[in-house]
Amino acid sequence: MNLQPISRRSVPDEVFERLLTEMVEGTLGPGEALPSERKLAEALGVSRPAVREALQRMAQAKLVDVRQGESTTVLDYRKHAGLDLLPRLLMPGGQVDIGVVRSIMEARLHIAPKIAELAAERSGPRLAGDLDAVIAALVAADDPVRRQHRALDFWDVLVEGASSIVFRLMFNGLRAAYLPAVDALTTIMAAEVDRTDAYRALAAAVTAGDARQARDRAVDLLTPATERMFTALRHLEQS
Amino acid sequence: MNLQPISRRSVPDEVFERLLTEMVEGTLGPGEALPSERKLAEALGVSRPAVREALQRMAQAKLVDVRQGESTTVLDYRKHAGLDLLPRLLMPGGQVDIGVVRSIMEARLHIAPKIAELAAERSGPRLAGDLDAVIAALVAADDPVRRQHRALDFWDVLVEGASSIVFRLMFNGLRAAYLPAVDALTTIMAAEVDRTDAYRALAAAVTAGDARQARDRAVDLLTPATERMFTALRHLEQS
DNA sequence: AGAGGTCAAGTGGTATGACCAGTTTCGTGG
DNA sequence: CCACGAAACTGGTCATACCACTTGACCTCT
Repeated sequence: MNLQPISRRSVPDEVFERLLTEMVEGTLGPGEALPSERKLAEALGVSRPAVREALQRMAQAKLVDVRQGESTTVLDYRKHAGLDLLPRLLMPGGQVDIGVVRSIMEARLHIAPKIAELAAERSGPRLAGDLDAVIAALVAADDPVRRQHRALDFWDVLVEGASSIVFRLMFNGLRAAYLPAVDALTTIMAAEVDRTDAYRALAAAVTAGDARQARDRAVDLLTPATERMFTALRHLEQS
Repeated sequence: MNLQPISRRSVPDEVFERLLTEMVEGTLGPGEALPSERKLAEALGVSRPAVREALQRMAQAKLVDVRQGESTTVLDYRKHAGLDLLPRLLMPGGQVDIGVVRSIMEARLHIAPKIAELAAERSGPRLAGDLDAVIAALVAADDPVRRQHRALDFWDVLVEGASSIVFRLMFNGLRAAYLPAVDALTTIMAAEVDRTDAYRALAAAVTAGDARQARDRAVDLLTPATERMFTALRHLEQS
């Protein structure tokens, strides 16, 4: 006996998902006008407050533009939406999107070393305790999935040490996108999270306050799995 | 006659803002339990659907955790929220937050060159027309505020050319945070958007497909205003 | 005393229907 | 022909009732 990931999606969730799916698939194009709340409610067999809640959430995510008096129109999510849309794009229906994975990996490889650098500059030795603890948890984790979560905790400490609200929020968004896909990517990412020595080396550089070394060691830590992921994606694309 | 900055904020907007303000100010700490929807509605003098809509939007932004049967609890926005929170943090009540500005500028300086690099690699000459058009609009703009908007359009083209959904969504989020503050930052940013030659040089490198040169010229374009902003912020901090 | 079940109270989830407030449309009267 | 305004949309708000879930107190049986 193991899991109950539940799934009790609420009615507004369902409506939100349904509309978003049509937008991502192109059935609903940018500029297109949505049916009125009343018509949508009737068509979907739900109450008006339910579709309203979904539409308001879509408006907050910059997916639609809703103005009183006029009809609600679809926006181009690629032009306006924020990182919070990423999880929905990464796994549209259980299957991971190759282009999105590549994009995440390359963004990660570019941003994470900067975070390590900033953490070394601005916090350095203050992070020693937290880093030790999180690395201990990492080596203690017995299966690759858990190790991935502990690795995320490791980066969480560095992000905190970087003292940059923007990188913090970016990290939150990327992590939220990544978490649902952990299982699907675990095979390849094992090549990274198993390198506990690389984590220790990076932590040492950060704790010592050596920004340049921290950056280099972060690159060293992230590169192998990133490269492996890229080649795997290339193979997938050809088939 | 010029303005109608509107302000017709809806009731749920008002509730959302109110709760968020208390969270950012610390009146509402992480882990704390919110009053029930009914009590909140009565206390704020609005209907329950209104507070409900606000709470659902806060839940989507990872600001609160709402579970049926239990009371809604406040999350640590620094740990969970995404980039979409940035605009609210940047200008809490009309005044820009210094730390947030610095964070945005340093993130920009780190990410934008990578975008230029990717655009050069992946799109190169295909961007020639769009870049010419947007630079023409930039030099034609007569006041600094308009020039800032045209500069954002310039980067929009590069981001599109970078063909990376993650950088695209990041850019959208940063732009959304930046836009409300354009007026406040226009004096310093003029040092950047007035350098039309630097834009042209960057565009030429990108169009030529020279990734390294594109990166360097992006750094060259962004650095002066960034440095100026940093020193200005330091002075502000001391007073 | 402890383990198990039951039930009441409180929470969020959903639905209905009414009315308010803007926009657009189109017919009517100038 | 034009200007005006009523009507018919649209989303915005509210009140109310009921459903679904969680918790915890209480009660029962062992």
